[in-house]
Amino acid sequence: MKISELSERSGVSVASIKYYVREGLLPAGVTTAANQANYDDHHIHRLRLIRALVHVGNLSIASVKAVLDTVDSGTTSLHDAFGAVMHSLDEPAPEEMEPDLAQVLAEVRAWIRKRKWAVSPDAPAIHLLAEAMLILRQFDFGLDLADLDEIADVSEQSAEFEVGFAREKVDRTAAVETMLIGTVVYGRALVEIRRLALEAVSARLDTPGRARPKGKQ
Amino acid sequence: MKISELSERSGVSVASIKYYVREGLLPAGVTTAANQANYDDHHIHRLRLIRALVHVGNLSIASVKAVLDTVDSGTTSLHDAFGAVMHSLDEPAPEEMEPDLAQVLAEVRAWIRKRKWAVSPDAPAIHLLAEAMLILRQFDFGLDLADLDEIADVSEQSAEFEVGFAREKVDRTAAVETMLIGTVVYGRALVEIRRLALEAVSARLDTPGRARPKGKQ
DNA sequence: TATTTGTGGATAGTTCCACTATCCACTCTG
DNA sequence: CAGAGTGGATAGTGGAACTATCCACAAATA
Repeated sequence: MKISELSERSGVSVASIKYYVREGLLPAGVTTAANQANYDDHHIHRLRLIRALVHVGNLSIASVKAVLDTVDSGTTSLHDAFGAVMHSLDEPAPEEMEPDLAQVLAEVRAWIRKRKWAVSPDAPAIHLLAEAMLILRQFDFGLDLADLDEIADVSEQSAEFEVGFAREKVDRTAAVETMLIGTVVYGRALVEIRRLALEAVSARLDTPGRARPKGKQ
Repeated sequence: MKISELSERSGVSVASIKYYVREGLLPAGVTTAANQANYDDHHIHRLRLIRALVHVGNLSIASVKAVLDTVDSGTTSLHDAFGAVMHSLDEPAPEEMEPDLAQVLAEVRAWIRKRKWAVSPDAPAIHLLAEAMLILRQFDFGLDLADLDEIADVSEQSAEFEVGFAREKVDRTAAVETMLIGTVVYGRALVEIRRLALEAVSARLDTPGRARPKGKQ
């Protein structure tokens, strides 16, 4: 398949494809002559993945490159690959930090320990969670980490299903890729469902006794 | 308080504060002379909100402006204000769309109807959810909307709590603001918890029988 | 065979965004 | 009264994600 066909079938402009190749996100086609190369379904698949990460996951090109490098490198254990992918999704946290944040960070770490969650100590998610918690406190959300246990239980259950689903895949690359788009795209779907729920509940509480008498269903 | 003090106390540079004022995100101080103005705690609060939306919520300055304009405008019902805020968080969807997406979009709308969720038909979340679902299908996640009902139930419950919490606030601005940072910042916290759960579960499944005696494989 | 169209690779340009820096006439502080 | 700080205006910066142009050449079409 020529580059123009790849462009048409993937919906990505030729210029952008060339750009992705340049940046190392997409492997070059197999060159058959000085100015001729062949692309295949592999490239379409990869382009789909790139677009999903960039446009649904809001990842930067640099992050996508980091993530894809991790996917492609045959890291020893499947879990190491998952972990590496997770960590590539966000920039590592800066060294210096306010004392307030340091305090919340310590609480988050303790909470994770208490839950017996074996996560890498430098997972970006830890810092990002601490930052979010700090802001919530500044805005008087009386919310401590114990309140999150219920949510964590639910997350854990669904994660169990999700990780299991990914591990069923035949080869390691497919498994890691599944985990990746699960994290990013399925995660996005969950966020949007939450927003819809918020709007729906807000509507219901504003017009009481209309759509639903009380309770459920 | 002078602008330099506002800068120090908020951790935002003087230049950035001026920029936010210019862009209409932050009200100007009360001018006491040609080149003198007073700022107060209100400004600190607003700056905190702006930083949270920009750096935790990844909103653009333009989106933040739209959201804050909505917060400040005394829209009639509380729910209308919530809705407007929700819709300001994302750009409206483009007109044209692929047939595949249109199909999924219709399914999503039907699902929302079936759940009796009263959401505005042009809520950006609907489109974003449809886009995410489409990509999940392209990557062979055998996932139809019925599978999401359980998650939607959980979301609904937690939304009930959250909306209730916001509506308890004394004045309308505080209520809308609470809803806003709940959506953005608390939402972010949930995402990070999910990521931690994924990593933890992946670790557990890779070292069976170590942390927990559940013993698969 | 001749001509148009498309190609891969390189390089330069564009647009947008979130700031940042500079300037100025002025005023508050020491 | 000197020097630092101020509000307001305007211009500049650096990064990101493309986009456009150029070239010698190959492929498809006439």
